Amino acid sequence: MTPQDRRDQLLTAARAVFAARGYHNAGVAHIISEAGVARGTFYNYFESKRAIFNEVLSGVMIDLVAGVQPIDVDADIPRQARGIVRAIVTSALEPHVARLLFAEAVGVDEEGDAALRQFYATGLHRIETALGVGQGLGIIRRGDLRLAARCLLGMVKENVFMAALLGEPLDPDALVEELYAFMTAGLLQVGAR
Amino acid sequence: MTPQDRRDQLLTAARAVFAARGYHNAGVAHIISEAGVARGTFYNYFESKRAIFNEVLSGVMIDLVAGVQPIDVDADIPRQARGIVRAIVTSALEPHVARLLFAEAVGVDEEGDAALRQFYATGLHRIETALGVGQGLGIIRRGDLRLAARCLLGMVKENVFMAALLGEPLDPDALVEELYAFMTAGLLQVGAR
DNA sequence: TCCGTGACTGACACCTCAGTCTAGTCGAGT
DNA sequence: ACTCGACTAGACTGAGGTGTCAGTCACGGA
Repeated sequence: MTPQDRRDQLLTAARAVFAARGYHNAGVAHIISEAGVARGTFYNYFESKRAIFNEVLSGVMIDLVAGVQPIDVDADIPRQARGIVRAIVTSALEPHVARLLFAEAVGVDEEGDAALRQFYATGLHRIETALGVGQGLGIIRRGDLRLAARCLLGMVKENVFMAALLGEPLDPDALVEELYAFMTAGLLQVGAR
Repeated sequence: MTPQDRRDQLLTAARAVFAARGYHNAGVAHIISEAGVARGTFYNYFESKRAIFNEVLSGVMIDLVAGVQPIDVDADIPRQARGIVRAIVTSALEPHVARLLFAEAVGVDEEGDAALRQFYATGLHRIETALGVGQGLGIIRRGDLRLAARCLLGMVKENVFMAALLGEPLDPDALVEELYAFMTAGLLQVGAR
């Protein structure tokens, strides 16, 4: 087994353990037992528990962002929007992701919080930019884009988070449809405003 | 100082400490130092660190739910909806609440998770019921109410959470307006579906 | 066959922290 | 002056967990 394989093996084990138990309730003991490796070996590959958690987390973040492609304004925009939402939803539904990112990552330490802020900042900035483009094209209504971007993110996060918390399955297609309906029509139909 | 006052004093201190440091990084030492009370006194009033955390948390939950009134279908519904949203937003913006409820409360232990599930379940059920009533009246479009309720909750949570994470101020009125616009019009205006 | 090398092992030193416990202080009531 | 109960200060215990280090072991080359 090459050193790289070992690293990957430990990272995989750690991801599973952190997702199942959370950062604080997971010990190095759990990780090495999951990986079938001795304590010393762990510290040959990672400086500390926090170090491996950081790597796990950035891996999760990369996976999550991977599905988000910039929008091509000349192609079918609604279709692309659906595609992006579906990509985010499906990768966030990966059993590890939701809990790690939405709950465990917060407040581990200052450095971790900074990484988290960075992650959300870039993600939200992308959404905001996409909305801005849409506004320029006249297909997105006027309004505070920063807030709107957070609303969008929140709708996705909450549904994924609830599914994770309740341990119940979530149909990505149904969620995508609901989100899409929300985006196109809102909820209220008459007497509004 | 009456026993009740002491309890309240400890609860207040604990709320501040847990909100500032998170559950795992807060120690009983922090709480008693914040309250200006000796260690033994703490254990005269609370069985354990977890016990006081549970009380803090349920207090937060109660505060949050307090502003949510059932909707009177004969009165101005949009106005009531705004009122409810504003109530939730403002109490969630209380510095303690966001972090405690959205991050720290998850995964402390099984019992805590159960309480959290219960809390979200009742909250979401209320929203869902309200939406169902609206659907009956024909002012809420058709769709999966369960998902829609979570979307609404998520929009609020995400904005409050981000404001807390970034430490930036959040104008409740602006958020209420944005949410309301979202509910009435969505985001996309043309070429949808 | 015998090293040299480096990955791997696991016992353990060490720390943190929740919760217990004791000795002593303080003030109010009698 | 005495009692009594709440409070303080802080030492202590034990559980639980991180990170270390001296030593084992497998393997490839001389």
